[in-house]
Amino acid sequence: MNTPADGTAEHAHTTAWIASVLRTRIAAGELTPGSKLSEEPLCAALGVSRNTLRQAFTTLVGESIVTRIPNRGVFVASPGVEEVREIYRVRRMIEPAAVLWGELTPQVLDGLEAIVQRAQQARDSGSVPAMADANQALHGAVVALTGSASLQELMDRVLAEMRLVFHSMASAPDFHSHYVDRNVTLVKQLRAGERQEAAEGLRAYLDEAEAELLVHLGAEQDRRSAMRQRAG
Amino acid sequence: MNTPADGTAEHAHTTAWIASVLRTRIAAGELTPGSKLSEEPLCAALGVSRNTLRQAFTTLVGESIVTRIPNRGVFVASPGVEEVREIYRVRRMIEPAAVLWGELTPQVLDGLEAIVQRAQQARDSGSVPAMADANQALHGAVVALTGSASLQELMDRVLAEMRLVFHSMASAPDFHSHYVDRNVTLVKQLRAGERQEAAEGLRAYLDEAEAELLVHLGAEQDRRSAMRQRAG
DNA sequence: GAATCCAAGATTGTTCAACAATATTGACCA
DNA sequence: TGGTCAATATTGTTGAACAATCTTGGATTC
Repeated sequence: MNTPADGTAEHAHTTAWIASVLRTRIAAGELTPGSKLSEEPLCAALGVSRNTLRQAFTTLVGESIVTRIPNRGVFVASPGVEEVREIYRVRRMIEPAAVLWGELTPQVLDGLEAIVQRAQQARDSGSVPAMADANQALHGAVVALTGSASLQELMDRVLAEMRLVFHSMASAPDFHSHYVDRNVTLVKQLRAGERQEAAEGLRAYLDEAEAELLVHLGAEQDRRSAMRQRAG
Repeated sequence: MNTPADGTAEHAHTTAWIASVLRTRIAAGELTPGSKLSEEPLCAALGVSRNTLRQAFTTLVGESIVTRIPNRGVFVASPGVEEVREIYRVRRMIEPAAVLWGELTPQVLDGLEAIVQRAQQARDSGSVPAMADANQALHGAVVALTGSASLQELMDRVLAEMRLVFHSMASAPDFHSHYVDRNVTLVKQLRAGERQEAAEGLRAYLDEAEAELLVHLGAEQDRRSAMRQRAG
């Protein structure tokens, strides 16, 4: 195997490694939603053959991080209104379920509280990305209460798709700050053992977040179609 | 492309087609859990190249229908005790969640009742496979209440893994018959709008089913290790 | 006779080059 | 300006090749 351009050492499973590289780049916003991933340039850039790259593509398609259109190529997934609805359909089921029936040990509760504090600190210091990270971490930790790797994986995929949604919005307004307090009360309710109330509050929270996100997304799409009209 | 041995016509996307062929054969029990899927024989049998077959493998690995061991090959997944536990961790979350918060239209309820009746008829006529199918269909339909394609997909994967579990048990005893009645009451409760009770009953049902399945599976593993000892 | 070690053979992981099938582009024409 | 069609580019699939790894069989040693 030729060593790639950036000099990274060889890896046992090139396919999995390539997939993770692309995954990371997309999550970081380096590859923006909707952009095309042409095979030949990418092969050259990554120093692998077309076959291995294509194999990596199929795993990413399976994770719905990337969309493949037959004979047209693969593109970074760009979630729209319907995808956001699906995301919240999933979250409205598994997050409250985790709250109702998950295993709540003192250690886990401590972990949740630590995450919430991180979010509060990020809000106080005005760091929006850190706040977004902490919020996502909290909801991931909630799903972890289920103890199920499959549900955790599904939730990870959903959160990755959420990041894509945020990346596709040019103006990332202060979407997270007014949800920090709700997360605080959520964890407090869990600490108090009020699962029923926590689940209901969480469902209401998710309803609101979805509605707000859909408004932003609709405005964004309007903006784009306007630009397209102006440009085309 | 050479036409495959069985004469099936060409397809637009060979990779996806090969994956679905293998998926079907595994679900049908034609390829038993644990058996190795060697590349060269399969290529010849399916009439595709190694590269396409390997690409199909990666998608099946993503669906955890098949396990890949580096430099050793891919094998039909053979779920054990831990996998069964994980299956029921998932089911205990998403099925009751669907019951609690899913959308219950009269049409959907009619559909559920039709499936339950199918199960009852299968039990009366003594057809175990038909009964198993109906039971699986019912629980799939329950998850469909969520309206989420992702959750439906996850449930489909879980049910496929369940089939693998049954396939790996030499003696498939009457595992399903005494659960038909519980499904009847579940649908009755849904019709009456008693979601809370339905969800709790469902969770109890899943607990029992898991315990019973684990007993069978443990016995099966004991039997196998005994055979291995006798043979080796 | 049983255990260990090693080399030959077989299988998988990856790459390369080629061709067929399909999509995109741009020129040409009405 | 708008539409049609050929030239071009990209993707989908194949076959062969090679390196890396695993497996198998036999030879050696105790």
